[in-house]
Amino acid sequence: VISWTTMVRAYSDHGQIDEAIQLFQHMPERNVVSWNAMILTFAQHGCLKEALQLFETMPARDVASWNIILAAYAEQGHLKAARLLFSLMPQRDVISWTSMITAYCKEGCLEVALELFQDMPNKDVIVWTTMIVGYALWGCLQEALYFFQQMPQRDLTSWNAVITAYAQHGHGRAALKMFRQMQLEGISPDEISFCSMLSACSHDGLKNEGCHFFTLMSSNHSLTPSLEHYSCLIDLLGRGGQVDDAEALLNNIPFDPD
RNA sequence: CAUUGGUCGACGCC
Repeated sequence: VISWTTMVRAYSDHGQIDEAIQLFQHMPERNVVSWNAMILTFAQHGCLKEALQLFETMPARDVASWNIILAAYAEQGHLKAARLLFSLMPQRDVISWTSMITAYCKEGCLEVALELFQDMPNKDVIVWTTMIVGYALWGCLQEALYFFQQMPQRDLTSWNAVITAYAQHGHGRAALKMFRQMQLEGISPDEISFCSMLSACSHDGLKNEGCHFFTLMSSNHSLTPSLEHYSCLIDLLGRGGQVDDAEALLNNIPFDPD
């Protein structure tokens, strides 16, 4: 049953929803995980009705089943329905709370998100990061930073979230500071961190720093610059008047540029 | 190591 369920997800991940359905219908036995996988498949392809129908007809539901259907409604902007599911579910775990909070954040209902956050038991690093991102999304950098400072521990994703928040709002210098601080606290940047740093430099016209980061990522962190990194740097160089260098870099991309 | 929650670019157009 595990293999069959894996196959259902594999087809789903490759956009082969019909094959996923066929497989699900023909698998010799199903357990709650298989049902959940199928519900998720429908949800990810925008088939909310089918997802809900499966959810209602499945023989037994666990908290993951509820979470999947809740997130499906939440992500499509059906906040009321999501909230109803949230209140109806027999028990809620951190995932249920976080999905609900994420939904309110994305819709700009920060007060409601905050209320839920305050009521939430057992807050983990993920929901703290969700709050950072949610507030930053609506330009509330101050509050976002407050969550960042208050959270009991920070991981790479939380650091990336604040760095990105600064980068996206044109605070290149602040992003740079965070980037350094992150490493002082023993966390190594990944491709996403560098992406944000390059974009921060790009927005602030920090040409030298941008080149520096681009070099640094392969030389000191064994990371391979992707198309995104190249695009940022090319843009930065081009806008900085170094059109020839930008073009040279473009011609040096070791894979097919878009 | 079967299913559910948090972070990522640029440009152009509207």
